[in-house]
Parts: sequence; C-alpha cells; structure tokens
Amino acid sequence: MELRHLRYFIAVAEEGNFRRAAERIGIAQPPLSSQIKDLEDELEVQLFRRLPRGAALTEAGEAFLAEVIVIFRQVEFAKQMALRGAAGEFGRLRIGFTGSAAFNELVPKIIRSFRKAYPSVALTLAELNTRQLLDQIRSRSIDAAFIRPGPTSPDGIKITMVAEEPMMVVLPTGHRLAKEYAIPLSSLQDEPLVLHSRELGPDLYDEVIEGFRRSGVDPVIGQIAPQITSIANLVAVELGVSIVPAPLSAINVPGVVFLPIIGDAPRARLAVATHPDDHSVVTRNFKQQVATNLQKR
Amino acid sequence: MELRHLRYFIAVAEEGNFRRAAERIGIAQPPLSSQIKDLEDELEVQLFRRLPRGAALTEAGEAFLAEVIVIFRQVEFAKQMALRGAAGEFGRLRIGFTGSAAFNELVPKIIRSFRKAYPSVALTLAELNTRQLLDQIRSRSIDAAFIRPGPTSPDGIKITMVAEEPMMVVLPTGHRLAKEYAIPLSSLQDEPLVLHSRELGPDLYDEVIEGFRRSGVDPVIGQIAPQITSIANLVAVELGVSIVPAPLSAINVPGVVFLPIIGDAPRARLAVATHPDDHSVVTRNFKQQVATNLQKR
DNA sequence: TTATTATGATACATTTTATGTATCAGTTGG
DNA sequence: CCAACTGATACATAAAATGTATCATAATAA
Repeated sequence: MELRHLRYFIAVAEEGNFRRAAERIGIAQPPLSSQIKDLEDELEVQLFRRLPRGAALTEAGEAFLAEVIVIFRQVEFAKQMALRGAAGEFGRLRIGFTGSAAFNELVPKIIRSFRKAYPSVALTLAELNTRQLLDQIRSRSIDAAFIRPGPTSPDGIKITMVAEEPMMVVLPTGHRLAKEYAIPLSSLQDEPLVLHSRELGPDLYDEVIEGFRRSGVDPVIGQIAPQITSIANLVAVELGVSIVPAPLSAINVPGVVFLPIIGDAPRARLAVATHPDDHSVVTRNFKQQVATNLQKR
Repeated sequence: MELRHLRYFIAVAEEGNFRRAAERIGIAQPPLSSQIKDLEDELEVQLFRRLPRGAALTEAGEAFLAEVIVIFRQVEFAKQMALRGAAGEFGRLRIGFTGSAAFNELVPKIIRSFRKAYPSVALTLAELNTRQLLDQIRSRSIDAAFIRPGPTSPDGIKITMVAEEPMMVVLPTGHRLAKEYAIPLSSLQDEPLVLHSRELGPDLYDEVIEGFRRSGVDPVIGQIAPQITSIANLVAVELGVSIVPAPLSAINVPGVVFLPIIGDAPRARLAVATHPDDHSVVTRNFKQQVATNLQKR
C-alpha cells in the first residue's frame, strides 16, 4: 500500500464516480480502477459497491475513509514537525556555567530569552567548575557553557566572547584600607591572598596572579577557596584579601567591602564555550541568542 | 511522497546506516540513497547527517521520525477499521415496528441481542403503522420493520417470518360471556366489533374479518380504533367486542377480559420487512440476529 | 420496445520510475 | 601508508504505473 492508493481512494469516495475521480487526479480511468482494485485486494475488503450509476462506499469503505483522512492529516503534521525540527524548535540544550559567571546579568538574560524564543527545547542547567565544563563540552555531555576563559582558546573548544568585567578588591571591613573609595593593587603588597584553586579555573587564576605582578606585587596565597563565590566569605573571616569580578560584589556578605581598583587592573572575561563540531541547530540558535543579547546592549 | 519513502526513512533511522538499512529492506544501497534524497528534496529539509561512519538523524529527522511512526500506526488502524466496517460493526440501523408487534417478546429480545452483538451500531427505533413502515422501507428511510403481514409478500418488500400468534377475544367484564374460559367466534354473532382502520394494517384487518366469516359470523364494525393497542380500551367502555393477538393481553386494561378462541381462529403473523436491494452488512447482521433468536426458541 | 448514454472492467502498449550494477570519493583505523 | 567502510554518482535494467482502445452492463430517452 502506498499513499497514492489512499489519495485515489479518497478521490473516488468523494466523487462517487471513477471517471470523474480519474479526471480530478489527472490520470485515465482504467489505471484508477486498477489501483483501487489493488488496494481492495491488499485489504481483502471491498471498499466500493460498483453501481450502474457510479460507485458508492461500502461500510468497510466508510470506516476506512474516516481513518485515511486522519493519515493525511498526520502526514502533513509530520512535514510541519520536520520543518520545525530543522528550525531548532525541539530537542534539548544542556547549558553549564561556572559559579562566578552566573553573577553577570547577561547569563540569566540570555537563558531567559532563549527559553522564550524556543519554549519546546528542554533546557538543562548545571553549575560546574571551568575544568569540568570544558571536559563535558569535549565529551559532548553539555552543549554550551558560560566560562571565564584565558586569552587563548582552549584546545578543541570554540569560544565566543560575551563580556569583560572589571575586577574589584575584597577586603574585610576591619582592614586598614576598607574605608577608601578605590585602591591600587600595589597597596596590597605582602597581604595574604584568598584565591580559588588553579585547577578549577586556571585562566582567571593566571589573570589575577599576572595582574598583581604587573602592579609590582608578588602575590602570596594565604588561603585556597573551594570556589570563587566563597572567596568573599573567607575574606570576611580575615583569612586574607582578594580580587573578584565586579558582578560578584552583588553577593551580600557581611564583614567585607568591595573596592574598585585604581590603575592597571586584571579584567575577567566571560565567554560561551561550545564544541567546534556541534552542528546542532539548537546550539546554533543558542549562540544566535547570545549574539542578539550582546547587540542589544 | 509515498509510504515507501517513509518505510525507508524509518529503516535508515533505525539502522543508522544506509547499507544495513538497504539490506534490511531488501534492496541495494544506491536506490535507497536515491529515495531518501527524494524525500529530503520534497520536504526541503535534511533528515540525515551523512557521517563517514554511517548516518545520523538531524533534529528535523528526529522530529519527523516521531510523527512518521504515528502515520504507520494510523495506517494499521485504518486497515483494522475497514475490516471491522466490513463485519458490520459500525454504521446505523433504523428499525420500525407496529404498536402491536412490540408486544411479542421476540421483538425486544432480538433488538437487545443485536445491541449486545454490535454495540457500535447506532440504533433508531420508530413506532409507525404498517402502511407507513412499508413506505419507509421502500424509500429506504428505515432499514427493517416488525410488521404484521398478510399471506402474500407486499410489493418490493422482503419478508422474513418471525412468529405466528393465536388471537384472543376481548370482552368487557360485564359481558354475558366474560365468565367463560374460552369461546368460539360463532358465539359473537351480531356483537358490534371494535377494530383498527383497514388503512393502518390491511393484512391483520382482513385476517380478522376472514376469520369471523369462516366461523359463520358476518362481522359488524361498531367502532374504528385509532390503533390496535387501543382496542382493549374501547372494549372496556363497552363500545363492542374484538379479537387481538394473544401477546396484547399483557396490557393491563381494567374492565376487559381476554379469552382463548375455541376452534378455527384467525392467527396473527409477525415478520421482519426489509428492502430487497439492501446489501448493507448491518442489515444482514440484523437479519442474522433474527434468525438466531428464532432457532434458540 | 429500441437506441443512446454512462458506467466500470479488461487487454495490451507505453512511459515512468524504482531498482541493480559498477564505481567513485571521503574518512577511519591499523 | 593501505585496507576497510561509508554514502554518492552514472548508467543499465526491471517493474509498475499509466494510457489507449474496447467491452459488458444498466439506466434513460425516444
């Protein structure tokens, strides 16, 4: 059975006449009779009563017609769904982000706008450290990640820059400089530094260390933070001082102050990482959404 | 697009490999590639990503596949419905009956058993007089009717005998013979007769008149009853006497008694009338159900 | 009644189209 | 680098749909 048989069946059913149906289809009458016969043979059921004045549906034909109409509706629907699938309306998108990236307002903004544009895409969000994010991008366990990259793209990863944030000094409120409006990094000479493990985010780590060196400070690590977002808490209990991307000052941590940096200061980059071989339309749409949100700024 | 394209599409989707899919279908690989290409051209969407190690569904392909599977389920369902339609499971059956016929227990019994056997058939029941029933059978406004036929089949009507009922005398309780157990028709000489209009049911009418004549009684019509079922009520108010098919004695009419007839008595026939050109399976099934109920007796 | 018209079915020729064969180009893995 | 496997291409072949001519039947008109 082919759709052709069903198209012809509908034509005969609607016209009630083989000749007119054949004309409507655009073929001669004999092949139409032949095709209908083939259909009836396959179903082992007579679909039409051949009358001297045309052809009328049998009960079997009536019952069949109702369902055949559904078949064609479903065929049209399948076509539509293919097009919508091609447009990236379905599927899933697994997004990862580092804890510190989430504080940039662009991150939730981009995710919200994507959800709105593609409500049928199943979104997964996971907070991981940069190393894990890159590994999962490489193994295609996640599709895109907001990370803090270094100046060079990691191997086998495609980077799209999103934002560059100034960094701010974090001091305990009791610190001698806590009352200043802004300070240069050079004023933190010999202060023990609270910093996240280099393993978790090597690029931002290096950026910070390099920043201090540029200002003539030889940084001394006083305490390793389990993650960037907990740096402020460690500073609050006076385990040292630190610098963090500006958006992190939004965390309300009692016992610390955030101060702008005067002069040459390290900057924190925020980027979206994807797999270079990911040709998925969903991922492409996500990157498109990222670009749109950058333009609107 | 033909179902063939969709069958091939499913094979490639499931195998993830054109060669294996072709083998499974039972054709060579090149025509399979060609057919898939045709499908993609028609949809104007790429369904597979051709990889050096096989073929993977695109998002469009994924979305399409889900709906194509539904198409084939629907095709199977349509086939099933055609078969069930051929078995007379669907459609409608318009049954008519005369008021007096409904009193024979076989009538509700047959209708009940048909309903049970073919619950999806839409049943219509209409009570009409014999003349109207026959007209509606001829014009195919109803499919079958329980009527009281004469000895010969009416023109253009197919008759199937169902039952032959004895007739009983109906007397007002105050009648001189009301206390008897059974009487001959001849004892009703000169009694005014209550009878339905000949127009409404000529066959039973003639049967009654003829029955009286055979017993040597020249019947005198005292009152025309609007329908057979109201004869007893007219007898109750002493407008005359009558005879009715035995099952009608089941009506509880105060003021009348029903007595068996001694000797040669008219008999009331009960039959199913159908159109001779009605080849509908539903009607056929109904007649089959009638036959089954007769055998069980 | 007879002639005419309209119906779907049949027989066979023709065209279209799906399929088969041979081969190619690209990628992967040893 | 070579061998193996992938899908694509070119062209020949076979199958199947379609077209043409005609028939048998039944309803309708003369």
